[in-house]
Amino acid sequence: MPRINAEVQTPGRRLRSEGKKTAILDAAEALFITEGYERTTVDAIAALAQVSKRTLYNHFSDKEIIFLRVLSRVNETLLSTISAAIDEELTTGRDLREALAAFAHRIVDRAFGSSDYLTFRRLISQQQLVPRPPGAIRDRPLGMLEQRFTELAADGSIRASRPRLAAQHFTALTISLAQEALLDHENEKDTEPPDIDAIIADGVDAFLRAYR
Amino acid sequence: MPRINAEVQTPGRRLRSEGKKTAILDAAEALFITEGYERTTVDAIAALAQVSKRTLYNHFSDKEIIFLRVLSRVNETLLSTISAAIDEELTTGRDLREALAAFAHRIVDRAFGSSDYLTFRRLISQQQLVPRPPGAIRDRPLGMLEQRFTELAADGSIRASRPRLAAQHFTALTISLAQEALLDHENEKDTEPPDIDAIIADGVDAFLRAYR
DNA sequence: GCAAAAGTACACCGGCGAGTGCACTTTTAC
DNA sequence: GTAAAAGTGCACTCGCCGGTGTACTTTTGC
Repeated sequence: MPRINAEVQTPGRRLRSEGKKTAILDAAEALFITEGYERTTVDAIAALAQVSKRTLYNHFSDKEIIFLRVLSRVNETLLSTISAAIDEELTTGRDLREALAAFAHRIVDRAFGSSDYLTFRRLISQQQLVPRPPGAIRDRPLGMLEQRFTELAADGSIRASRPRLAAQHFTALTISLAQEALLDHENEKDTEPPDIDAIIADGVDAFLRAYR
Repeated sequence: MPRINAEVQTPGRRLRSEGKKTAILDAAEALFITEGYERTTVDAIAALAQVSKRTLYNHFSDKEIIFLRVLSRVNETLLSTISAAIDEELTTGRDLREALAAFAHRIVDRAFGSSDYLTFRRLISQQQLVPRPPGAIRDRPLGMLEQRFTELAADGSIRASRPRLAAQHFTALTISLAQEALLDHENEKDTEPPDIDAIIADGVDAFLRAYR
């Protein structure tokens, strides 16, 4: 009789190996985000992943590859976070102000502390020489939001002759400002934490004044 | 008969030394901005400044000190840039839309390519451990803009019960978006350069819809 | 002119970190 | 049980870079 959930107790060669691999990427991601690329040593990654340095090098040819893999992973989760938030928060038939605020809040929450957008930006702007991750990364999330805004404009919820612009302005007024505030607070711990709800509410407010 | 402009031809000990010092800081600034702190070697700074490494170390105790000095210099020029732009562009009795656009444009121009705001942000976000430059840096520019917006609100040019918020929103809609576009373009050279005028015009447009 | 200040050239040290080689143990598959 | 796959521990190389020591030349003040 086959064991249920066999891969948890005895992962199998493949799964076990894959587990180490993601452990390494997890560790690397955490360190890259907090320390930056240069300050992160391969030994530190291995130690945090609870893996020998040699194993690490059996999985990844060099440090740079690890960085790129982390980058694309973060990018993927970012995309799905945004996609889900759009689908689940920006539903029609809901109070628009409320929906927009909930959407922005969700992005900010998910995108900070764990990984995602801001950290992603921080990471790529650190690296100048390294082979860039395949382009159009920054473009995609905006495109998804643009699509939804087009629908909102069509049913008269907002007035936006250029939905892409509206999406950009919305993001700038809410998500970007909130993230900026969080980042500032992180840089100077002594100040009290920013009121994300207020920032977003104000941003949505201004957006709605401009776009309907 | 005393020589005119003596400090140019024969700088004098003090001035000559000071000249080398700023040459070093200039070189360091350029390299820190393009390469980041870690990737910038002290030898490279000395070479670019056309100064021997030993001279460099006669002026600055270590690399970190150089970084901090660069930071405070950049911060100073940033502040004066903004202050001047406010005074000279955001004058009363000028078409508001035009004034706002000119102001934003000036900041974006000055703040990119040479040094200033964006690069400053990039620099501090690279460094985590290094002793932070004295706080309230990010705060100041906003404060100056807030003050002007208070005046604009007082004379009825804009409707803003909270001028600081208006200043933040204005910045987000114009300057931040423009800088973001420039940064993106730098990261991916293949795309065509962003139309800064258009971005700013659209931002001012949205701002005015929301704030008057 | 001359002494001192400023700058230079260059060799050098010490540490650190990326990546490797290798002999060894553990785990998995059958 | 056994062989191979996966992982480990550790010592090692090698290049890079921050920082120093020193003997030397250039510039400046007077």
